[in-house]
Amino acid sequence: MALLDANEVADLLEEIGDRLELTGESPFKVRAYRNAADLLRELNEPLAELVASRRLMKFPGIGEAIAEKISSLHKKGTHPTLERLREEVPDGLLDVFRIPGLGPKKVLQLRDTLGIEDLDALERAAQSDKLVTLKGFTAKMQAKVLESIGFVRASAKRILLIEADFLARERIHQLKADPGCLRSEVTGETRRRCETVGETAVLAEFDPGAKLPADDGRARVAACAPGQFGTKMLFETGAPDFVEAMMRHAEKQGAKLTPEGLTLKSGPAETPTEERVFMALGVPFVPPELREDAGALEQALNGSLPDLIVEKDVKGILHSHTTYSDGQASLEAMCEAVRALGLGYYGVCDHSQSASYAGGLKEDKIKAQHAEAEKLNAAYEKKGVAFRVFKGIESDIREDGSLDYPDEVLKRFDFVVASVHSRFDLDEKTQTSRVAKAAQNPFTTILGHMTGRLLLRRTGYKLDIARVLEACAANGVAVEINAHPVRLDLDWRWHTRARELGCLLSINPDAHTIPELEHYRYGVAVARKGGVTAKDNLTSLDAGELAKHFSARKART
DNA sequence: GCCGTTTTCGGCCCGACTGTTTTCAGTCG
Repeated sequence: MALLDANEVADLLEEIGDRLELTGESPFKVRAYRNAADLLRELNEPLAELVASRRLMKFPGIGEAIAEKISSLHKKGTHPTLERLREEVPDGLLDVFRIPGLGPKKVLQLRDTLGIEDLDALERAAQSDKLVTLKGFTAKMQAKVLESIGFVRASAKRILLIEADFLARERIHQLKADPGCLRSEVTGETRRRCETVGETAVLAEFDPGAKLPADDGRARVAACAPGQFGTKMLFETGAPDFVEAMMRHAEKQGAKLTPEGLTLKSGPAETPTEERVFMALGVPFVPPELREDAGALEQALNGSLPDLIVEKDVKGILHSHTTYSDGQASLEAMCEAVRALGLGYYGVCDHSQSASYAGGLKEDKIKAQHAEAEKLNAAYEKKGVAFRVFKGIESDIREDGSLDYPDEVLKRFDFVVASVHSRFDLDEKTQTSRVAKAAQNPFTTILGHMTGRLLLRRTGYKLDIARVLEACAANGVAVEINAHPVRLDLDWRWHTRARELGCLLSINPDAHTIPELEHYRYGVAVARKGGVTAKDNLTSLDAGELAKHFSARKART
């Protein structure tokens, strides 16, 4: 058994936590496992070293029991406690637990009274009106459960892009050590940067006669012979509609495009790379992110492919949290981490006062944070460091659409990200008016994670997105592309519409830790899918241009 | 399960919302 890394161990700790909760264990014990899992994910040194040097217990939140479990999970891939819990708590019950509105108590109640241990049983019970017979269940909840089952079922078959990246990287790492493997690259939805991935896949070119690697059950390896890499890459990357369009285009030219190779009228073409396939067919290279359907090929052929944003176009970080609210690193540490990424500014953006669960900022903390920000700016200037801290806030949008502070407090910020964190259950019309009203507020600079979706966990609230985009455009409010891998919200399918309406977008990581700052790259990935160019993105402005943008916005208030 | 001590137990983030709850438990962010 290969040694498990920190992320894999974190997943297993999470699993222990979930299963423990479904045995009715103390919520605090459950939280201890989840906290330990979170901590492992933010580690910035290899887990192997921590285990070897027995330093795990140095971390707050990891005691003797969890340290022992981490060691065992790391070395053996399992632990007796996990094995016992897997016997005790059926997998199906974990699926039931994922239905929004069903917490541990209700899941156990369903099992104990109706014998429900999986989604199928839950669906049957809901369809035959059994849930409403239970204490604490209503017709409304039953309907909501039925509505969610399909979403949870579909989610179970997919993983987040960031997880697929991890699996693919690991597989490629293994393949590099394989002497028969000449080269390997990620393909499929992962290469197209889809926000969730059904199948993680890698293409590997092997020496003829080389022994092919065994399946690891996590990332599929497609093997090809030398010379086929270019065409095989195209077919493995998909999407099917795009590939079909390419085949038809080839046919029109009297050529034949198959996974095994490209044959032109003049004979077989050498296609060692995908670029050569495009070239041989006279098609400008289509970035994988755009290959969702035939439309991208049309754009390529008529020369209208967008000049997609790249990671280097992002010049700084806006919307990210610190220890002033629910972030894990201090303001200064975040600034230094952003500088280390080669970026030019940090727009601190902690939660506002209503977000008490997240330690939202009361006025005294705002003052303290602003004093520290100004001190940092003065110190950077004195040292001749080209770096700037902007004073922002992530203001809750209250139920009536107003922001979370009076105007005289709001005007002290350089910028305001307005986001919904409560009352997800409003009907579409009410929710739309609420969010649109926030967009009309002259203090709002950016509209944060517009739909509130959490990928594979929760659909967004009901919202007329087009109407909200119109409100943003009319008021010069930038629309966030929240780059957190679990959000990626606004969805890339709306980016074109947003740009057509005249909205500026803003790629923001919403980081709560130092490693999460780099999530802005996921924002760039989906922005590319959405056809976004550098000039469409607020954070492509440098610090000076951004300061001007903020001043211009504030002049409206 | 972790932690801190006024140290070996008792608290652990907390406020809002929902429902059938007539005073609170469950869920969520």
